[in-house]
Amino acid sequence: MHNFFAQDTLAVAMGLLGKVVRVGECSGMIVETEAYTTDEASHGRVLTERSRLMHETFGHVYVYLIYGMYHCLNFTSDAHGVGAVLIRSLEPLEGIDLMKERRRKASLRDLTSGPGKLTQALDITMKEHGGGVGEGIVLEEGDTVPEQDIIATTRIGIKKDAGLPWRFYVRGNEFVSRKG
DNA sequence: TACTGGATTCACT
DNA sequence: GTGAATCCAGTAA
Repeated sequence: MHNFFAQDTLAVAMGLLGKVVRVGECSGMIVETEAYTTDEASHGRVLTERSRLMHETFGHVYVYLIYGMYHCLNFTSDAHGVGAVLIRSLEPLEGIDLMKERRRKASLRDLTSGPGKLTQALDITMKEHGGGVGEGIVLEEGDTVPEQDIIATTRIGIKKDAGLPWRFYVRGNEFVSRKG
C-alpha cells in the first residue's frame, strides 16, 4: 500500500475510489476524492510548516482544521512531487450506529457525504495528522461496489480565481473524473 | 503582533 | 439561496 501512494497524485486520487477507510470499528468505502498538487487552490502551492507533509512525504495522513470547526482528511502522495488527496465522501459500511451517534444524524446519506462529515463520523482530528497510513487510519482493499450514489452534498468552496482541482467520484458503477 | 479568510456545514428563509 | 459559527495558518507590518 505504501508504494501505491508513491504514484502521481491524480493516479492516487483515482485509485483510492473503492478502497475502504477504517478507523477502529468504523469503516466506509471511498466514493469521492480530490487531487491537490501545486495549483493555486492547494496548500501545497507554497512550502510552509503546514504543507511540508505534502512536499516531503507520501502515504501519510494530512489533517487540517477548516473554518475553525471541521477537519479534512487527506493522504499525501507522489514520491517525486508535491501532492495530497482529499477524501470528500464515503459510503458507510461498518460501525454505522457509532457514526450516527457522533454525527447525531439518522440519515445514512448525511453520515459521510462531505469532507467535514466523514471526519466527524470517524472521529478523525489533528491527533491523526502526520501519522502513516495503516497506523490509526487503515486503508483496505474494497471487495464490494458502492450501493448508492453518495457524493459530497456541498460545492467545493474554493475561491473562484484559484482554479479547481481534479475530482473523482463514483456514480452508479461508473468512475467519473472531472476538473472542478 | 495583528489581521484575514478558508479544500465546510447547518439552520433558516 | 443566504448567512453564521469558529480558530488557526499564513501573511503583512
